[in-house]
Amino acid sequence: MKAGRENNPLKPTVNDIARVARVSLATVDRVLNERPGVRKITVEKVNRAIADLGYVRDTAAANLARGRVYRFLFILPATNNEFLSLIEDHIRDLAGGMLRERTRISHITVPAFDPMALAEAISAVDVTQTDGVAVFGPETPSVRDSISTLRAHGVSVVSLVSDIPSSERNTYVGIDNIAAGRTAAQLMGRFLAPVAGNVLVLTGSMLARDHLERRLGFDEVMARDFPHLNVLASLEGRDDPDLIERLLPDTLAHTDKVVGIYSSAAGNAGLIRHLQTAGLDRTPVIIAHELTPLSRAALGNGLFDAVISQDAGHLVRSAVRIMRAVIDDTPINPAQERIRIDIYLRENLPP
Amino acid sequence: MKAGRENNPLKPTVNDIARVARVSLATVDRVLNERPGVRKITVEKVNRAIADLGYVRDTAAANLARGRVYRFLFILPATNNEFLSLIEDHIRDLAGGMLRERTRISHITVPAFDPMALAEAISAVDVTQTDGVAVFGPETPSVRDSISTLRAHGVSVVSLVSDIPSSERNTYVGIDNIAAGRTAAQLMGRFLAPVAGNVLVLTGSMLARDHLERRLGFDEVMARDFPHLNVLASLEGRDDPDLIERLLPDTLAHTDKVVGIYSSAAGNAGLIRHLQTAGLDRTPVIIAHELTPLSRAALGNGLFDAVISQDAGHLVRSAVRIMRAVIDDTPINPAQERIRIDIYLRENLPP
DNA sequence: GTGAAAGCGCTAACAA
DNA sequence: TTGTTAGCGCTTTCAC
Repeated sequence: MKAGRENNPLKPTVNDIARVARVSLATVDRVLNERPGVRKITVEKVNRAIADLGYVRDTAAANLARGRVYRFLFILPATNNEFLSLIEDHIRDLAGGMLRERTRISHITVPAFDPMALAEAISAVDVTQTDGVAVFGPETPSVRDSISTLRAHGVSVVSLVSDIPSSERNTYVGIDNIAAGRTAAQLMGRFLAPVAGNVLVLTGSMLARDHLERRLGFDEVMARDFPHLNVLASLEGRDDPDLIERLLPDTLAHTDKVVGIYSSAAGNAGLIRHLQTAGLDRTPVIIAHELTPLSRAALGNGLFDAVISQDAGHLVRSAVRIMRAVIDDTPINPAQERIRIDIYLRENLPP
Repeated sequence: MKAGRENNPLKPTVNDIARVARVSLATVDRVLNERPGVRKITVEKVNRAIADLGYVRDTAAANLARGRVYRFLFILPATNNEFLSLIEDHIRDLAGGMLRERTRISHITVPAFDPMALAEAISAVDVTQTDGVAVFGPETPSVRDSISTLRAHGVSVVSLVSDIPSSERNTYVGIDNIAAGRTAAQLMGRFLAPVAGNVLVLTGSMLARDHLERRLGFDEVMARDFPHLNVLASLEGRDDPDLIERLLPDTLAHTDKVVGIYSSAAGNAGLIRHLQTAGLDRTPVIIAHELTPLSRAALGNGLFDAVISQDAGHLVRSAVRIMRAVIDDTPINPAQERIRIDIYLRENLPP
């Protein structure tokens, strides 16, 4: 394409600052990076020049000079479900493209809902070879402590999908799960319209903060806005499709008038398989989580009425951007990093 | 934060290629940039080295050396509505941050729904000072032609919010508006549940492709899935709150049993003002477009039942990323650039 | 046709 | 405490 070289009012560079402040490049660099060993008076001189010239640092040039390489690690639960596969796919995809931006991304998995295994994995991270870690897992004291250690060694940490607010993680990357549960409840109530009856909630594990939060939000709105609907105790599926498929028949057999099902965690495959083989007398309104090939198909053929989702690609990209920003001590754009609570109906499925 | 300098299997550079191919840096550069004046046999030698080493070019370094500056222009309709304000805000925000990435972003406005004015504005673009243009406006032959001229001069062009597929624009950045209309219809139908009656559609202009597409999708799903609801002819509000407020009373007075309103374009302020002052005997289900302070409030107090939206920040960022990718002839990530059809209910409003 | 060398904006040894 | 200098990966004169 076209040319487009510099021409306009030139952007000031470190050289300009050095000239104006009557110091050397090295000193400018020290001030810019807040390195010690510069007299206060000199710092002020330089800062004044920076302000006067309206200098903005060229990060690309800085990174080039530094020879900086970012090394990030994702630690994910080893569950056999589509959402995790999606996340792993996106990590692999992004890893390929980010190489050209001097960023190496890898991931490991640890047994799901196993705080000790997770804590050990976090503790086992080689802090000399890792700049940032993204953790998707339960919130327990051991996990919290291992995160503290990581942070103490200068590794940036983000919690992914399920927050660990009690820890010293730098940020949480994921949706507001209470709001997600509330959203599910609102859809459930409105779609059910005047119908009354029981609503079954499938959850993953009581250990998972995201699952608990969804349930919390769901119950709250159901109780407030739709008192004619009765929400049953949760069925814990541990995000495992096979387990869910085994548990469901019994539960459904012992409950009458199930007019709605809120599948609030992963493992939709089990729910779908059960519904397709067993069949129910009358199809309940079903709201599920996470847009995956299976839930997509279920939405398409009318088995699911709505899917609440979070964009796996966005999660991964956001985690990486944030880990980088933390390390570089560079500002982040909150609007860009906010993970939205996506609602998918049959008609707004992405191509 | 921590160190993190290079250490692992080094990424090959132009120097490595030069060494392996036994040529000079300049020759490697000529081949890399497909510049003429290199013997075929030499080109092959270099390309083999590139392939053997698995070389990937460091764009940041390349741009630094080139002194490249990207200059982008947004051309927007001059309408007095919140959605446009949002877009302008995001352009300003992004412009600030992108300066450090050698990217200058500006924007101008032209009279809305005025194809000639738009075509003139596009033709008036200084192609020697502009690398990319994002156009938000109607699709007409004159607009199409002016876009062709721009492209012929090596300027990359994206259509924004409303596509101009007949033109030679490089890409469209925005939602699938047919799908958006279908989504609105599905929500309308399900929220109205067993109720029958008339549904009023507020649109912007017959000139606007996005508005036409939304109407198309809406009608299709309403007719197919909710035949007990009768969709009325569109009311053209030209995205102008004041005009909408003036037109509404008459229309509503002459139609009975309006059980739903689909506000498919911009200018919600007018609709809201009318409803709040006039008040209706029974509140219809209202589905509107674009999440803005006003529609947000309307969702919060129950006036609106759902809002279909597209993220203005995402639109702007995506347009810029794509214009850059086109100029650099660099790949884009379709998943990241896809603008989602967001559905907002009272419960999933962003903070 | 090809190469040597300077330089983009910034950082980091090493000297002074 | 401050400055000199080389160099990151790539492009670009200007010679040969």
